[in-house]
Amino acid sequence: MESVPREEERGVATISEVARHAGVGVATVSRVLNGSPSVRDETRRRVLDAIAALGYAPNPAARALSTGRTLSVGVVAPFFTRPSVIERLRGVSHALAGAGYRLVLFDVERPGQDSESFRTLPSGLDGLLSISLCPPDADLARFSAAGMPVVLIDHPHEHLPAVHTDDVAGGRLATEHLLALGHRRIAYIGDFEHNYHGFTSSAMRRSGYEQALTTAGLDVEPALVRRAAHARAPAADLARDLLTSREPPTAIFAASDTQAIGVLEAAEELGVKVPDRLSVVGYDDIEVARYAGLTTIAQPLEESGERGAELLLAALAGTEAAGRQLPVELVVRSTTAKPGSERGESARRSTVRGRERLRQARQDGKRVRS
Amino acid sequence: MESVPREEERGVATISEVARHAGVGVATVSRVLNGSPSVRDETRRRVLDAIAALGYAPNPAARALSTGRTLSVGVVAPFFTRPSVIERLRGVSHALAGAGYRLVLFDVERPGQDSESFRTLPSGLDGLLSISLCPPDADLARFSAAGMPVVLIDHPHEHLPAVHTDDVAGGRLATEHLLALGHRRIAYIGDFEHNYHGFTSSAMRRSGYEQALTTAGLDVEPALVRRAAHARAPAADLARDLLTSREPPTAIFAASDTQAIGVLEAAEELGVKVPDRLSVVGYDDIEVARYAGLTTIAQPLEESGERGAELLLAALAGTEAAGRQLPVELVVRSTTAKPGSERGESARRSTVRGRERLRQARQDGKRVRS
DNA sequence: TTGAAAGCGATACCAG
DNA sequence: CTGGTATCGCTTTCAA
Repeated sequence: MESVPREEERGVATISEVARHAGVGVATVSRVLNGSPSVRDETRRRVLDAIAALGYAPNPAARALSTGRTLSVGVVAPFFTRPSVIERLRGVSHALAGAGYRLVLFDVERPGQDSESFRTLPSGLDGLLSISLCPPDADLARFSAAGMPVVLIDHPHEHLPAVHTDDVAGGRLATEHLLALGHRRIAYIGDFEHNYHGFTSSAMRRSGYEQALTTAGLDVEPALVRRAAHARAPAADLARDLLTSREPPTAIFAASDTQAIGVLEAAEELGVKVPDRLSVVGYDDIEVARYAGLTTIAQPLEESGERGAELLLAALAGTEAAGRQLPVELVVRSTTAKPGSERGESARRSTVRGRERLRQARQDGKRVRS
Repeated sequence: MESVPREEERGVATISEVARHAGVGVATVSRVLNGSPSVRDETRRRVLDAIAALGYAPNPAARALSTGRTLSVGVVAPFFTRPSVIERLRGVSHALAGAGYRLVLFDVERPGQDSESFRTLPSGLDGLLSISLCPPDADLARFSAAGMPVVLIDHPHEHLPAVHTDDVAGGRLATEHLLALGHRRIAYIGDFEHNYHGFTSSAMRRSGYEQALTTAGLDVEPALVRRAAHARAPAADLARDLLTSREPPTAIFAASDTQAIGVLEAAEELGVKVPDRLSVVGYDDIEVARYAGLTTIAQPLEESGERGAELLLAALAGTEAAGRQLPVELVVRSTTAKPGSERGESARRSTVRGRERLRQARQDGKRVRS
């Protein structure tokens, strides 16, 4: 007597059990599974019934081993340092799920950790999506050798398809807005620019800031250009220092909303009214920005994720698609105004100003495309 | 002449190529790979050299097929509707990465979508972590049949290991704080309580609210208990309605910070000063709460993710661990005060009040454990 | 239209 | 300590 495994015994059904149950060969089951047209309708029905009866689901590992495709893509993200990354991730998740791909999340906490991460990353993934940072060249070479496409989101690249925005233009836009309001002493607060693997956006934004100043015939004052870690407190410290200096700026452009919020905190602490005595522009338009009524530079975050995923999907399908640039736009809320403006009598009364801010925040500010 | 594949030809090296290169059998390479002690040192060295020379990395699919373990766990999360989920995810990611497991992210946008999601989910995963929601019983049965452990985060469960907090206690804590300040007309604004697969926290928090009122000898006034979708605007609408009613509440307990922010917006819009004329308590202590100076109920979000992952890891290792409860605590910031309090002269001056709020926010409020 | 059988790349048992 | 080899579950020729 041969041992005929009963269905209940096994944790999960396999293709051969389905085949036996349906009275066909495994190849036929496979054909049904993969939607091959060359299966007689009645046979297909029998197979489908067996699948349903056994609650069968194909084993992805076996399938991957056989086809060489895992149907999953890796997403590398500096997940927890930037709120904007979450928005992008959402777009990625949408697009990937829609195409039947799994999303394997790799988070990179410390910059530098990425080199490790990228090293152990590749195997078992059909492709790679990197958010806001770029793998080291050596790893890129390995991915390419392994035939694994890589797409960059929020990071331009010479050779790789990428979805990005023009950070220089964004920096210019922010600064020009302040210049147009009449500001002349405009400070910049951004990230440290060294050592961050691929985190170049802050430097780009600063470059736009400098371009705008120069174009306006102003000098870039080194004393007004400050850098700190990408967080609220360090930015607040820099702002405090700037605001208590002999010749304080009338406006501050922060390279991120997170840092801009730090600036607002410092200003409020020092009793420097915003926007009456100080104008502040941020960058990213994350959720707090809306709440704080922060004038900022917005970009389509979620869309960047979707587009990036689509680019990768295209590469996976053999349809090489070129990278693309997404627009940035200025969102004017209530942290910017003419220098020294008092905004009439209402400026003193908090609730009124608060209400006004809220109204502006609600209608999401005036938007100006780059 | 036999075809000897050259290394450059193949995208990635396989174990047999490593074996050939090192002049050993594949079994030996496998032993080295898996740290078996029974390999002569010199042999191990040769294998390691070959691995390095070929840039070899084991194929996860093949390994999974052979061992039956994929070394990856699925994480189901209502990713984008709750900022708190991100914090939890961070903890999960930490713990998982530390243990060498991959994180496969499944996001559930609409409740109801989860039933679909869970259906196609199981295969290819060693275990499942479900954040803030619970798979339907039918799916749970399938997972169990497939031998796939499931751990719940932010959701209590009779049979499954789970990491959760006492939402009832949290609701009580919030309400007792308001009662202690002297409030008697305390409204509640929470989520809709139907249809949300497993999203029961809002109902629990309401229950705590009602308990506290009853204990204090007060009636639960149906007119003061409101529900809406979990977002700012709907909560603001409810608040507006409450505040313009004939007998407006002096305090509002919102079942989430997101909704509490909506309440604050409505109040500011109507010129109802917080906390002078209205006290507001939120729930979750997400980032905006700190920024808004919102009094709220906090819980260790990131830790919940870590603990959940650890629980799953333990189950995967065969060490069944029991679920555990994490504490909630009241964080008093500046949106709560005695009813009708004017807080002396400073109450009128916005910057001073703003500064005070900020200081409180910075020192992160007074914390009271449940 | 269908079935048999050869891989895919690892693990692990069984000899030696 | 080491080398064959069967095996995992599926896809994909190749014949029938």
